[in-house]
Amino acid sequence: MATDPDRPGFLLPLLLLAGFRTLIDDLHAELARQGHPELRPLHGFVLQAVGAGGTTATGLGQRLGISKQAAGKTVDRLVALGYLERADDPHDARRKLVRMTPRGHDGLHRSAVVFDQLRQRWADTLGADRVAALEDDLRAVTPANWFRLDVPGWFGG
Amino acid sequence: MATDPDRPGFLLPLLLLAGFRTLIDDLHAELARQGHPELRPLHGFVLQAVGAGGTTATGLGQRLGISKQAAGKTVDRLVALGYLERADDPHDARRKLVRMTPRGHDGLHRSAVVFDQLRQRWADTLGADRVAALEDDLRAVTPANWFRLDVPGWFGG
DNA sequence: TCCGAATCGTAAACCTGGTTGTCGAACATG
DNA sequence: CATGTTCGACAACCAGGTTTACGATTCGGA
Repeated sequence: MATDPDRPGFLLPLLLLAGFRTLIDDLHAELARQGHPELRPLHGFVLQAVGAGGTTATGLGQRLGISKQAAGKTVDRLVALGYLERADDPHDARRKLVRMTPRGHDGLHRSAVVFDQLRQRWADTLGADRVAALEDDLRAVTPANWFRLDVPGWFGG
Repeated sequence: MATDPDRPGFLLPLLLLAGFRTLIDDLHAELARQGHPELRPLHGFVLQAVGAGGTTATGLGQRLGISKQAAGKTVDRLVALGYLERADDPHDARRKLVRMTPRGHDGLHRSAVVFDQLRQRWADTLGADRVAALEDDLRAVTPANWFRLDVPGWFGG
């Protein structure tokens, strides 16, 4: 099968990146409007990964697929911003539990609402079936472990 | 229209990011195999933006949507790696032309080939029509200026 | 023609989000 | 009880971006 010169391969990653950044930028702008101007684009995913039950820096790193040191630094920033808090683990003095503060819960909840609204906006433009197809297709070509689906907590845990 | 709890909105950006990073990681791995191990994921886009005719740091920044300083630093690195070279503009002593070296051309060409192959792989899995639909849909929901389409050189210039 | 304004490249300082290496403290196990 | 592993933290570093500033050069209008 010949390569279509009208659809060079590098368009695909560019469009994926553009779609991602469009969503993130829109989310960011809306969250700033709703009282969370200091919430950086990636912080929502971090809060998502911390989850309602809390976690540790090492566990967070595993869920996000980054080193525990990087996770720890991100936790530092979110603690400074008031979205997370650290607490000692009574059963293991080495561990420090990382939990969301009320402000963290608020930010995460608002993120989820805004993301749903943005997805709805796409569905209004494209049709709900095409958005769903887009999700299904991306899932099909993406390694399953990309989201650490094996780790409970990411989705409807 | 109610929000489908099985398709939370935050899945969409996550899947877009996963798709992007999957493509970039695969490209990167293949380029390393083909003699360009030091080519970082974003460098391909930079070479693409420099184009066959060359450009300047400021022009590059405009095409990439970043500051001229950031563009200049990226050029520094690619010059150090042997992909780009700087030359004086005979008509304007302020400007420094940025051009691809033969190695730069080679890297860019191989990037394009690999991206085409990766797109073909997606088409084998999903069907060519769904890949095309994916591209069309993303184009429809992405601000047109995201790619600096107004600036000649990005596409088939 | 000359002088002020705009442009180009570069530098410095800083931020975010990562990395690797190291290390002490605390746990787990033979 | 000695050894090995795990956890969190610290340091040094890197890539990629920002804003601010500035010297050199070019442009354009009085």
